[in-house]
Amino acid sequence: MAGLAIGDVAERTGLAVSAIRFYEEHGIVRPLRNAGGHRRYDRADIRRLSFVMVAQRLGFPLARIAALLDELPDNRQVTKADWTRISSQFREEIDARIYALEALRDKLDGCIGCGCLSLETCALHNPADVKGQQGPGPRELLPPEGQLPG
Amino acid sequence: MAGLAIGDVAERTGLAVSAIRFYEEHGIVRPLRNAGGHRRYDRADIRRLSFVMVAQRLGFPLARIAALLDELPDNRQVTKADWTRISSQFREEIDARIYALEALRDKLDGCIGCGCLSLETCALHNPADVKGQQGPGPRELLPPEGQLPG
DNA sequence: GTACTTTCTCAAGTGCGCTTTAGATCAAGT
DNA sequence: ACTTGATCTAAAGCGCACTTGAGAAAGTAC
Repeated sequence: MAGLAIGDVAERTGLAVSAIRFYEEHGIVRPLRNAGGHRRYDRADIRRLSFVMVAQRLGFPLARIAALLDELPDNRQVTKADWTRISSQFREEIDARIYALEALRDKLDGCIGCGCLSLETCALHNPADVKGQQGPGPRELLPPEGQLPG
Repeated sequence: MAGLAIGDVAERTGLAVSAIRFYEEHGIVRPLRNAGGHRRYDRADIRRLSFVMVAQRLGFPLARIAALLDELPDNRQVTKADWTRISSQFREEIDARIYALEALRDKLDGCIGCGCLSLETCALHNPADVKGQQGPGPRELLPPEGQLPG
């Protein structure tokens, strides 16, 4: 038989079969079908699914992930350079998150020193006290989650 | 009038009125009622809501946040030491996330060098290729999201 | 060829975190 | 007093990321 069955892919990736079908609905993979109508996957599909798993841990919404994957050539014969390109976007995203968390930690350090979380002047919740400038929730310490720079 | 109306709290915190009521259903705040049945909030409630906003940005699920807040004395007259205690739990959580992201970044650096995201031997998606050990998705690089240490 | 497992499709359900809608009541300004 | 705006409750809806269920067809092992 040519290609892997969905169960094999599930086993290799650790995803549930239902999740893999769900991802297909969202254009993340486009497996071929065999004579009986069963999906057949190749190695490129496993790569795409692995990519999804990594990206999701970074907090990217599925739609964004699908968009990133759409930038890949033809779904088949993706080059090393293609992956490298989107990998480095990941790198930037991770750096941004680390930076944001460090900023949050620094503010929190000040707060721990002064019991500050209980004061309205605290830098940690103060941004929110400047009157819901841009919708619910403070927005400056962590990025809007899932927006890739560029 | 004694206490703030829900709209005032919304304005001061940046939360939607509906969100504040929703949080009440989940035991995060327990405002008093005036003669006409309208909610009346005090400063302690604003602190609790600010806490929720900070904690949510850290990815804590609401249920966990509510549990943390339940550890506070009586909802009224919370001491500086109380906030300090849970603030330092935050600090630990943030440190853990930074550490996890740095580990992820290091692995990704290797991957960018070798176009590795496209190889099944890649450290980044390999954990998933060790056969769905513990449910869907790789679990080692980032913490299970929202579990406080201790 | 029979039994068992896997896969198929399609629809509906789940959990989280809220928002929206509807109709009624309360509060505040003039 | 009257009007306008805020708040009330209860129920339903939403977006995301899936899972579950039902019934049928396909694959595989003996």
